Amino acid sequence: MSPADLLHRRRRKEARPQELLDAALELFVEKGFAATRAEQVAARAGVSKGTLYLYYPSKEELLKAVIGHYLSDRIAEGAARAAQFPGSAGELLRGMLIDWWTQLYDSPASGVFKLVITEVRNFPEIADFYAAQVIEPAHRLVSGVVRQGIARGEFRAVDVDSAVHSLVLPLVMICLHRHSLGACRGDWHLDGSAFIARHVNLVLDGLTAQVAAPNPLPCP
Amino acid sequence: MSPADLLHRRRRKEARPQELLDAALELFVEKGFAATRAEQVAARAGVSKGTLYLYYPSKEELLKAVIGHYLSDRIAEGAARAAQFPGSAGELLRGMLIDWWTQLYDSPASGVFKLVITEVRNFPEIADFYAAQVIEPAHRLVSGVVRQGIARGEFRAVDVDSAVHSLVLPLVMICLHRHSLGACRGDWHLDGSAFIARHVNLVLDGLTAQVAAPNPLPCP
Amino acid sequence: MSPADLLHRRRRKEARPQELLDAALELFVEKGFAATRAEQVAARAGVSKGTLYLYYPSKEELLKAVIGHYLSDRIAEGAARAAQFPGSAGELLRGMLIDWWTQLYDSPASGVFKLVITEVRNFPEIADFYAAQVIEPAHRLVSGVVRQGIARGEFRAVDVDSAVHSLVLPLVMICLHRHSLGACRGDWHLDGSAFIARHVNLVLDGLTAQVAAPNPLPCP
Amino acid sequence: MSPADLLHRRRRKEARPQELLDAALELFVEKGFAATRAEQVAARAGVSKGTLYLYYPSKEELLKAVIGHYLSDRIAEGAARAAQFPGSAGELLRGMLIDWWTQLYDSPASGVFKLVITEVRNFPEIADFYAAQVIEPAHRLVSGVVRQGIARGEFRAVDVDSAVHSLVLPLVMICLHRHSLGACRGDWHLDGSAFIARHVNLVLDGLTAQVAAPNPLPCP
DNA sequence: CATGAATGAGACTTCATTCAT
DNA sequence: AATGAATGAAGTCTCATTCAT
Repeated sequence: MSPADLLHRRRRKEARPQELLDAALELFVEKGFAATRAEQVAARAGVSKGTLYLYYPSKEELLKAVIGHYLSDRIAEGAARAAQFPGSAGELLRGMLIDWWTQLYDSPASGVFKLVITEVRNFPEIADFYAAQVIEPAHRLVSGVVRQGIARGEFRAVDVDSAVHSLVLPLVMICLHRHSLGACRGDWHLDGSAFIARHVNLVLDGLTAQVAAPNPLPCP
Repeated sequence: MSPADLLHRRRRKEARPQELLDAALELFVEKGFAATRAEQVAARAGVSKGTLYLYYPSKEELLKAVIGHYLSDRIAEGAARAAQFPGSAGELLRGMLIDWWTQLYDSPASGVFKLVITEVRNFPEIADFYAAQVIEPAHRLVSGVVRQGIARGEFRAVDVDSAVHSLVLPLVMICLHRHSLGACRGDWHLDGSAFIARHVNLVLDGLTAQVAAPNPLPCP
Repeated sequence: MSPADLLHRRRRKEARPQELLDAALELFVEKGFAATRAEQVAARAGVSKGTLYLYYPSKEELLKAVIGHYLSDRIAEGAARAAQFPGSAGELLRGMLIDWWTQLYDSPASGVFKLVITEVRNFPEIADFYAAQVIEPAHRLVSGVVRQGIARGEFRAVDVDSAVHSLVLPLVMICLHRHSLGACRGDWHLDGSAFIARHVNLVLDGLTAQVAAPNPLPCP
Repeated sequence: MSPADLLHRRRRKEARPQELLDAALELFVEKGFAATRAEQVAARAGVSKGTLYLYYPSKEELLKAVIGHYLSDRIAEGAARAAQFPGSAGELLRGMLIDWWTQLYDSPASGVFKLVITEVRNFPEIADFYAAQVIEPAHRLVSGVVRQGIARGEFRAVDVDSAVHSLVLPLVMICLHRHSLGACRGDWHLDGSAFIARHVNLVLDGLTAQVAAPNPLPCP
């Protein structure tokens, strides 16, 4: 083994957990947890089967590590970013949502949504974790801004939870799509980044709208 | 085996495929295809392992039958129903989407979305089938109405495909949710039927809106 | 069901056991006992799976019936025919062997040899039966004639058992061949009937031979 | 698992394929391919079920490996040995056949004949392989010598192919016998090694013979 | 008698996990 | 720390046999 290799090996030792998580994310998202073989994960990370078990005690623990890992950072980062945005509720939402989701959509982490959707019923602990670490904070964040917009008269007095879902669910959905049908067939009529912006704008328009009478009466 | 069971043998012969499909849908949606054992499907349908293979030659064929079966009917039915709705594009969309999705959401067939999202990358034939039989017709149907609304001046001149996705993706997403997180934890802040109506209305408002000036001037 | 069919059915009822045996022989010889499915046998005999079990209580009993059936007749017939042949031991053997084996070689019964060779170790009862009903009588018959030929000075004083094997084993072997390699590839350089005659003549020549000196001296 | 066994792990790694082939040959010959369970083969080789599949991807591939393995060597070796024999065609054949077949008859490899006869119709690829690797070379070898003997006037002008079969088929047949009936019952009147020599001599006598007139006239 | 739906033991094969090296 | 040979539980699928019709 050449000195370069040894150096390489040393350098990579600390990177191993991350490399394994990356490999696992890709494969779990692509094939599902049950249909992914532990050896495949190891191989994609460039190590042997045995090494995987040095870092994670079982395939199931690896799954939980994957889900935990790719979410924790992003959420905090998202919340932090939100705090910095100035302006109206509409501007704030536009800024928050479009940036954050565009980045997420373009990163492998977007696969975590598919992973959670797919595996949560087989591993209920994931549910609690995901609800507490992802959904609750994110929902609190967005609904807070919507509520504020309503309080300020910027938005109509809609049902807040529904409005949040209207805003966010399509963004989750295109992440799922990217890793399922979108990965099989040329991404037929769905341009993720463009859609994110258009969608947020469309819903914000709905929230903001003074519903126009079909035949508006002229001011007397 | 009880005498009553035996009496039913003939009568149940024709019902078997449907019973097996129902059992398979439930289990595949709940646990995923790979994590569902063929014997479980048989047991839930009330037959033995061997009987399953009398009707479907392999677990994979069973999966394809499940996906094919629960989609074909609904789509045609949805299109037919759409043709009957009178009135404006907005009324038409409200009528089409709210009814159809509320029914689907409340039926086990809503699980097919999870199944497709989950398994399509492992069984690419599903992709072609699903795209051709479900997505294309449904998208054509909805986008036709939206385009018509724009042509009539009822809707603003938005990007049609994006608008359709804004309308439909959340409805798909709550079907997924119902069979993943929603099935684990008490359906925390998401009432499906209520959301469907509110969401469609919100987006239609966004489509219809005369964008109001942030600070409207009083009539002089 | 038409009257003709009913008549047909009646007429075939007595033929069933034979038809089942024929079908079973073909299939057992072709695929081997373990690799032949009971249903295939039934299908080839033109009856249903259940009917097979009306005539034979198990697949194994069917095998024994097949082996027993195709041997009993032929052997007796062969012995009877031998008794009629006149002439020298050489003529007798030629007559007996060539006729009998040519007929056997051309009939499906030739497959029984393959069947016995193949299955005897899994069903040892077959061994006793086959040894007693086939090998012993046949060997007795042929070795009797050879011994007689030696006694008369017609044959050299060779080892009788070996000579019998030299005469008979190739004939058995081409029956095996016919149902194994010979059935896969165009019967490459082996014409059964021609070989039988040539072989018997060649061995009889060996038995008869006055071993000639390589360079025979002329009579002085 | 005993410590001693563990010590052998590495050492046995390279021996595994051969051990598995040996076990498989024995069992396939004894019970037939279809009636042999993969686990039995593994057990006889002293490993677990899973280990078998580490070396051979399926039971069928194992069969092909068995057939390929035990034949390739012997044939080449036989041909090589033949080239060294001096003397007349008769001497050459006697030397070639008796030695080679006696050795083969006494080794487990003799079972391959039964295996091929038995399984060739279920796995037609075996036919091509066996014909090309075994039958063709062997037949070419023997028929070449016979033809040479005829050309030299040492043998009579018989049909060469038939003569080769008369020489060789009984030798194949006693190999089959050894692994079927001969394995069930005390080797009733058939001593392999003795027979091989006697048979070759008898047929060579037939080939060499100046056919004596039935009633030879005395030299005056 | 004849049928064929149903059964379930059993075979092949996979793969998560272990552990000597 | 890293490897990969080995294991055996578990899953898919087959098929001999039964039995109500």
